[in-house]
Amino acid sequence: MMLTALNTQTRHGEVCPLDTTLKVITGKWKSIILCRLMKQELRYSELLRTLPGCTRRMLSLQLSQLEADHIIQKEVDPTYTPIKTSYHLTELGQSLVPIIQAMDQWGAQYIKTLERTTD
Amino acid sequence: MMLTALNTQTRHGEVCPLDTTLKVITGKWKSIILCRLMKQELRYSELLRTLPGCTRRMLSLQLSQLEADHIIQKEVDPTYTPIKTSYHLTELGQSLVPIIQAMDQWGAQYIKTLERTTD
DNA sequence: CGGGATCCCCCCAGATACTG
DNA sequence: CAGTATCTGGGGGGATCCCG
Repeated sequence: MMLTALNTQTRHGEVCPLDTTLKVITGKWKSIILCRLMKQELRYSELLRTLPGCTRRMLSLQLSQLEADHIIQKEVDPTYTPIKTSYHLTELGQSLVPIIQAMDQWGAQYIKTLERTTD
Repeated sequence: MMLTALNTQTRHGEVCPLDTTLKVITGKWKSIILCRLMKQELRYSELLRTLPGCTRRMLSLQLSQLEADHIIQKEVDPTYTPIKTSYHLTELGQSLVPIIQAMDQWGAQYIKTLERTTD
């Protein structure tokens, strides 16, 4: 599994770490997956249940990309039957939490500001 | 011109300001446009010149979305001929700068970490 | 100079079925 | 339970042309 984030970091003809960060967290379900895993480790089916509208295919894709980028880690417990897999943030993923929280707060303030000015 | 950011904030069936923020800055050229405009006001053609690979169509699209979301402001100077337009960050756009810088720093650290661990 | 309109192609993601 | 394989369509974005 290749890293997905570093491949296109020079898309604009120059190194841009901001783009690397965006590539890591941008994806139809990545941000909300990260929100879930910030709070607790979760199993595949648990994640699926808390993501209404997300197909198994998409969940697999998003999870595998986050894992390839070393943001989350997958744990398979072979003692369970049927199989049990769970996902949790890596240390690198944990380091992203403050950024995510800052973006969440900015978004909330942004929404409030626009509600005042556009009504 | 409609806001682009607020329309899908409940995509997952719940309000998620993080997604609003991501929607504002995610786009094929938005992040690098913001990087440019953080430093100085620029004209359409100046922006285009510093974005190798970006077509005029895409530049127009990305700029109009950023403007619709009140992140940048467009200024048309009618005294010039031919027409002269320039773009600069709004106050709301300025408030995004610390987030962008934090994401840029995280990305740089991320790249360094992965270079150590994957080599 | 700073765009908009149109055509067209390719890729992303949904639907569905299959598997260890 | 936790995925993968295949098919298919709809939309994003490139190329091109037009306009005030």
